[in-house]
Amino acid sequence: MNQRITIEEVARLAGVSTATVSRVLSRPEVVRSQTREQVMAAIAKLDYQPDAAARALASGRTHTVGCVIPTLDHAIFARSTQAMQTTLAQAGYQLLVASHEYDPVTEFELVRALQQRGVDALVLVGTDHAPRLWKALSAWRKPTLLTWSCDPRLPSLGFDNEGAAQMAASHLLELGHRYIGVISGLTSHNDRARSRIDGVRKSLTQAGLSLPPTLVTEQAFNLEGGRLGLRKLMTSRQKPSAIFCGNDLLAVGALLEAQRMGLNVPSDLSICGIDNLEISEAINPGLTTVSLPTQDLGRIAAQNMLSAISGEIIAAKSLLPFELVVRGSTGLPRR
Amino acid sequence: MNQRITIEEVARLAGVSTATVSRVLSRPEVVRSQTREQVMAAIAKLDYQPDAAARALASGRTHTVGCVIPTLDHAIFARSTQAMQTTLAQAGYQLLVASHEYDPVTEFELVRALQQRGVDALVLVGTDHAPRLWKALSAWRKPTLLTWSCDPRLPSLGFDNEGAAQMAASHLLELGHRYIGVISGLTSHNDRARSRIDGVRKSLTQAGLSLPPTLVTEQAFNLEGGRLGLRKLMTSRQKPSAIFCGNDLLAVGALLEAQRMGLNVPSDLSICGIDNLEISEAINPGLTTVSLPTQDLGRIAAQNMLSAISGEIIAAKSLLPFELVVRGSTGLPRR
DNA sequence: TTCTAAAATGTAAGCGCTTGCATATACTGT
DNA sequence: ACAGTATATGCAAGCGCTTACATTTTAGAA
Repeated sequence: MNQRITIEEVARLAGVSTATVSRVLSRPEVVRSQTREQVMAAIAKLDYQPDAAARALASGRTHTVGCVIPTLDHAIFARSTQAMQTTLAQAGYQLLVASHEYDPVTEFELVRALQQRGVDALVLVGTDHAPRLWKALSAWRKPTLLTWSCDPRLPSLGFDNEGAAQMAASHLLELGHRYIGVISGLTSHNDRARSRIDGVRKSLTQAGLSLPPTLVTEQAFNLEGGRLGLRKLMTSRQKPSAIFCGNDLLAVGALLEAQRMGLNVPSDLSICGIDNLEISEAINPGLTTVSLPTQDLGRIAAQNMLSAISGEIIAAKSLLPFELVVRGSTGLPRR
Repeated sequence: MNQRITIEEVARLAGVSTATVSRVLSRPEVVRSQTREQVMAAIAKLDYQPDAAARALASGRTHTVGCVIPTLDHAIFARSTQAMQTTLAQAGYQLLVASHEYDPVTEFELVRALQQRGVDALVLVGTDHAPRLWKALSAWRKPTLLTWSCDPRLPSLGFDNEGAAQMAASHLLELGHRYIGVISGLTSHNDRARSRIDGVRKSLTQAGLSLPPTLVTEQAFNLEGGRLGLRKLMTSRQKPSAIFCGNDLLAVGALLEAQRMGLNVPSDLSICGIDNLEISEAINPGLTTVSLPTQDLGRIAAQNMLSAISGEIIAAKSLLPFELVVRGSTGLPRR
């Protein structure tokens, strides 16, 4: 960096030592107020900006939290990430986001890259990670948090994904549906998707029903996936009267495709999802879904990491609440 | 960082000096292959991870690009940001994303924070920035890029937002619409939104028509904004037969709300937007829109910055192409 | 006023790496 | 075999800051 202003010049102008300037920056309360003001005046006058790399090297702290998510291009991660970002920024921390597009090798590399960058804490999504990633995490001596789902190996802040799916499935069962199809996201490297299928299966079993493989399809996590999934399920011999989707993106895709096929939702087909995105409410009919407080997830994750960085012990596991939001996309099955 | 492995230990194990290890890391081609392999073996054996802060301090380069966007919680920025991220990652660079929620003060602070962190380049969105931000940018000696729209003050990579809006408006005019409403995003601190309104106005003027204030409404950039905007416009004395929306989120919101009001799209009301999101194609009827190559925007922005970092001169201004995508949401006006 | 403890400030040794320059080693042509 | 040159490596001085520890100043008590 070209003739950058250094702490030394500030010290000279303020007539103090560099140590004092440094203290004004990081622990202003230990500096006499008169001195502090001289220093701050010098900082302002020179428009001094401390060099983060030098601070990091000398102090071992970067004031940065790393976050590795499957993808940015998905409303739901965007929302929680946004909340994390905002919360951290308020505390003077910066969020370093990286996404791996559901590829565990990339995920591992990203974690390593963030560790090299010296992030003060790390936030990951889910519990499906490569073994060497778990190893890299446990060798690391800084706060780490799993989000969205929980695992005993690390502090976690998540949802009971299985429970959420059960809640949705029970709703469909209570309406009287007996043939329930499932459009899931891709389950490989995605424990949330698997848990949600498990939840549906559990509910069905409890009701004395089963979930035949022909009524389950795995699709990419986007609208197109929902549309493909719907077409697939509607060609099966025993057509479902209701469909549970692993998330709202899939559900909205399925709903729109059903309408294109001339089906009436919900009288011909009930559809429900999980997430409660903005579109879920706006679409016609409104999508019945399980609402997850993703914004809270992001905010609390950030707060947890800030606490952990300052040495506090954080909860090993905490689950966020969720609730069923019944809208127009689910109804009684045609008899 | 606890007893972290340092370059010194690697050097000792490999039987070379730290300088050689450093060279293996940054310019392997200048090291004899035999030596290089010894060093790499030592690195692998010790699982050595270089300290990014130390590298940054010593070299003045962080291998990080900063990006300041209005919000992450918006499909369209997510997509371009994602593309930047991926492109940079392939080159061993990391993207540091920050969002300011359309607040110019926050934006300024974020830029400063990124500059302190020593990012090697900076990518901003749009041309509406606080004066002191422009100052901070010009005092900075590293590559900077404006995206989405262009400004002579800095290298820019964007769209002709006015032209895109004109393209959409012309389409509506050609269909025979004479009363065209506009649902715009909030225009303060948002040159894109303003340019798009200007584009519509220009088209109307060329056709001998005008855009009365009662047919323009500004709304937040989300589905809800589109819905509110539609309701507002449909209560005006002279109801529009077509509506141009500043982006697809607003357009989808407007479309869904129109349907809720019992209007048939397009026979009662034509709607078109700008962006071409995934939902625009999936919704019924499909949304007529101007498709913007946002993914290309992100990718090319990243490539530009990588070139600029390595000393190449980049184009002062380049515009990305766009095209009208006509779907079912626009049609002839009712006569 | 003098002594003592507490508070404020200064001194200087690193943090882990890069890189210009010096030195050593490996090639080339004769 | 022997310069002479090109290539490979080592040496050591920082990069800009933080922070123990030492020193000085201030405040409080006697």
